[in-house]
Order: sequence, then C-alpha cells, then structure tokens
Amino acid sequence: MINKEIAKIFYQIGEYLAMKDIAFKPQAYQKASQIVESLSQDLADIYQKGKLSALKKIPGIGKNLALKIEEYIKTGKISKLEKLKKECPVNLEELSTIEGLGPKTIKILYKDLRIKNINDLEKAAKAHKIRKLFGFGLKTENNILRSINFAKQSQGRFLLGFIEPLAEEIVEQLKSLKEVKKLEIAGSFRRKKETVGDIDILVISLKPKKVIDFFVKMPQVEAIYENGRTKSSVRLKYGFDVDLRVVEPECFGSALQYFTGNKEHNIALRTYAEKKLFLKINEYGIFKKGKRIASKTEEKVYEVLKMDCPAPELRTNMGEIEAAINRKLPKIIGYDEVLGDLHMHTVWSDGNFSIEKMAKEAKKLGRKYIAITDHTGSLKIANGMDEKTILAQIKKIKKINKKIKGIKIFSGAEVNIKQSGKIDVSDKILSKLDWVVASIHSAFKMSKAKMTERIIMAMENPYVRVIGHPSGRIIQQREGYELDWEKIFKAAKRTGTFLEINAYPGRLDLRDIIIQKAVRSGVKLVISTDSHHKDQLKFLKFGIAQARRGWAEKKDIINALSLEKFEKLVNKGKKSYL
DNA sequence: GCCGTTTTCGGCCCGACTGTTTTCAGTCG
Repeated sequence: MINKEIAKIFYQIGEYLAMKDIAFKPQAYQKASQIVESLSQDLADIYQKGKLSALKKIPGIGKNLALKIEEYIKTGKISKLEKLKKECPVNLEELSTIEGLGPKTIKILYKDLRIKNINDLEKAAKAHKIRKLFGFGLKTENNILRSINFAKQSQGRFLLGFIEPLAEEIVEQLKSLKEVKKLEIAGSFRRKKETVGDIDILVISLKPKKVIDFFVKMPQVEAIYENGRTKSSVRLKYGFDVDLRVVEPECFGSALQYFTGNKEHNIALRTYAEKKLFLKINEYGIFKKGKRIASKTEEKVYEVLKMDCPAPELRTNMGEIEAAINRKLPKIIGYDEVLGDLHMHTVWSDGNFSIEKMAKEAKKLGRKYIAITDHTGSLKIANGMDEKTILAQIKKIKKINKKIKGIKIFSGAEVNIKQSGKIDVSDKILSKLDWVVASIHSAFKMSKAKMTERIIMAMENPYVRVIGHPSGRIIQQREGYELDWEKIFKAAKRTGTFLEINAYPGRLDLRDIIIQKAVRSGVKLVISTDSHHKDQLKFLKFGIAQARRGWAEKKDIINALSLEKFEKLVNKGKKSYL
C-alpha cells in the first residue's frame, strides 16, 4: 500500500508551499494528503486498472496530483518534493511535531540559524540564539524548549479505550463546579475515533473565567498552553492535552457542532451553507444576513441547513453531508442493539476468568447470549485446547447453561487458519461446536494474493462462521496484512461467512472504511470483544462505535439478532443463512 | 492545485489566543 507514503509526500509539499507563502496550494496538497490516506484502495491498484483518469476521479485529485502519483508509482519519488527539499533541507516531519512551530517559523529558523531538526533547535534555544531573532523573544524561546520536552515524552495519539476513563475523571471534576451548567466532550472523542490526540471539552457557563481558573488549576494539569477568556488548553500529567471552551447556553448547539465535526466535515458544511443557502456558520450560530437563526441545539443547526442531523461518528466528510441533505442517512446500529458477544477467552486457554464468571459479567452488562471461543491446538503460546479438551469444554458449558439463567452460552472456539488456509481442528470436532471463529495468528508476512487465498479457503470450511480480526492490525504497533477486500467480500457472501468487528481497543479491526465497503457489498458482520478478562466485556461499545463509523445498520450485524433468531442461525448451519 | 446548480476563471471556513509589536502574523483546531 503506497497510499501512506504518497499522503506523507503531499503533506510535506503542502508545508513547503506554505513556507513560501504561496496561497491555496498548501490546502489543496494537504486536503489531497488526507483523502489519499483514508482511501481503502491502494493507489497503485487504482492506477493499474484505470491509469490517470481513474486517479483523477478521486476527489481532491486533479490532473497535476494524478501525474505526481503516477511519477511516484513509476520512480518511487516525486521530484517536486526533492526540489523543495534542496531549497530548504529541513526535517519537516520532525520539526512540525513541536507545538507552535509552523511552516513560517520553521523557514525563519532555517534561514537565520540553519536549524534543520529538533536537535539543532534545542541547541539554538539553549544558546539563547532564538530570542535575538526579529519577531521572536524570550517567551518564544522558552516555549520552544518546553515544547521540545513535551514532544520527547509525547506518544502522539492515544487509544480511545485508554483515554476514556481519564477523560471521565476530568469531566467529573469540572461537573462538580457550580458554574458549569452543562458539559460535553466533543472532537474525535465524541466521534469515537479509535485513537484520540487530545480531549476537547465544551462547557456551558455564564462565568467562563471561573471555569477556566478552576480548569487550569486541576491537580492533573502539568502545563498551561493557553489561558484565555473563553478558551484554555493544558497538558495533563497523563501525557495528553485537554482543550476547554466555555460558551453561553444560547450557542451550545453551534459550538458542539463546530467542535465535533472533523475539519473536513466543517469545511464542507460551511461551504455548502454559504454557496447554496447564503448562510454563515461559526461556533456561535448560523447567520442569515448577520442575524442568528439557529444555535441552541445541534438538531436545530442541521435543520436550518435543510438536512438531517448525522450522528457524531459519521461527521468526517465521507459522504454523510450529501446523504443528510438527501435524507438518506443510514439508521446506524444503536449502542443498546447488540445483544450478544461472540468472541471471548477463559481460563481454558489464555483468559483470566472461568466460563461462569465471564457469563455472569456479560449478563450484568445486559448481553442475552455469548460464545466462549478459547484458542485451539496449534496456538501453544496461548495454551490452545486440544480436541479432547474442546469436547470437555462443550460438556462443561452444557452444565453451566442449566445453572445460569438469563443468558445463553454457546460453545465455540477461536481456531487458527494455518498457512495453507486449513483449520487446525478437524471438521469432526468443529461440527460439534455452535460457533467457530477462525483467525490468523501466524505467518503474517504473506503476499496480498496469498493471504487473500488463505482466508478464502478458511471461509470455505463449512463450520467456520466468522473470520476474527480480519486484517490483523494492532493499532500503533502492526499495520496488518493486505487483503483483496472485494474478493474477501464475495467469498464471505458465497459461503455465508461473517466478518468480525473486533471491539478490543487496540484492534478495532475491521476499520471503518472497510466496514462501509463490506456493508455496501451486503456482507454481514459480527461485533465481539475478544475479551481475556471480565472487565474487557464492556469494550463492546467501542466495536459498536466502529460499526457506526462504518455506516453499519442493525440489519448488518448478526449479533443484533434476538436470541431466538441467533439460535436458529446456529442450529441450521452456515449455508442455511444464504 | 482543485473545483463547478457561480462550470474553464475566480474563488477557496472561521475565530481564539499568543507573542511581539503598537496593529498583526502565525498557529491551532
């Protein structure tokens, strides 16, 4: 997949053009960068199938950028960037991670002090060379030093599942303040993106100064970046930043809308409002000839824009605006609509709790049914069960089902897809199980074609119901293997196999754009937690969020079925589903 | 450099905060 590399190059060209004070091109490059990065199809494949004209069909890519993509495919580089790098050989990627350092500042630092990277920057700041530059001063120099320190500790983005409890902690403190009338977390946290860079908190209050004074003095605050009248920004000791914005009750809806949509959604929305409806949008309201006509609630804001209100998870400018205008938004799956959890581990393999404890906890969380899917044979490292143990576990689960009321436990297994595509458990044993999840746990480095074949072969097995964590990615650790998704989807439909949305915060696999494609192809999905601990069962919501971001509806999700319907599906075998 | 119900030219989202200078540019989201 060359998309990431090209996205990076476009981003850097944009930065260089911004340095040179060229208007509008930077935005064009950076917009293209963003689009290319979120593309699910490999640019090399698109090019191979349809050459330049296919590339030009991608929004944000015109003739010139298509030519640059072609150049990269043919030569492995883009000469425009090489040329710009020669003019100003700085490590842009590194320097722009420093808070407060943008293209203009980087240019001055290079021109006047030959600063090329963070190392040079730190030396210059420590030697007090920066404060002497025109337009710079003591404060700027100190801020740079502080930012360098932060950049050294910072891990960039954080898993939503990691950051959520910490965000709640901050929220609780703020809510305890009597001046805080209402509070909502906005930004990527509200959109439920799988990783979050910082937390954006929106507060309604008539006494903004009091709220901000309280906020910057919270014990978790390590440093203050901004401390204004209605807006503040701090670094927490946990290593991430929190932005706070205080608004009056009158504009809560507008502010929430403004701070929830990602940048692209907001830009597209504003452009549409201005061009089509002659309305101006900002965080204080929607204005018609200078008069505010909506602002109190988000619903009202979208209503005057003559469109339905898209759920926060959808607000990424991936087609939701058009759908909302045409009143064709999907009825995405609700957080309370998933009734089962069909992938979890117990002490029978590498889990930490007994079958009973997992079942009881699942019941407490409102699940109506679960499948116990411990690892099998070949995965020795995870204490995989041999065939005899599988049969013993089936017996045990039968007994527990008689004892526990209010939740049904299905006997399952998470079997391994071997390099050949074969399953590491015999069909004879598989046939005795209610629910078989097949996953790849070894030999990740196969070619795209081979890996696709391998998974399709597993889907052909009459007992494999679902492919677990289909892409194998681990967020921020492992890219995952490449697959020909069109072929996978076709095979899934042909064989009656489902694809998993693994809800574990570090996996969240499938990704949103793949979910969207799967749903459009008519592939059915299963959302499961892959829990190894009873406290992980609550992670189901992250999987549901993922499904929502992928435009999945209730009808697309198999474990949104009632227990009765799901039981039928189990008993009748996978082909019956077709 | 892209885009088009303003369609091959002339637009391109909008406001808060900071630091430095004294009216504004740069950065950020």
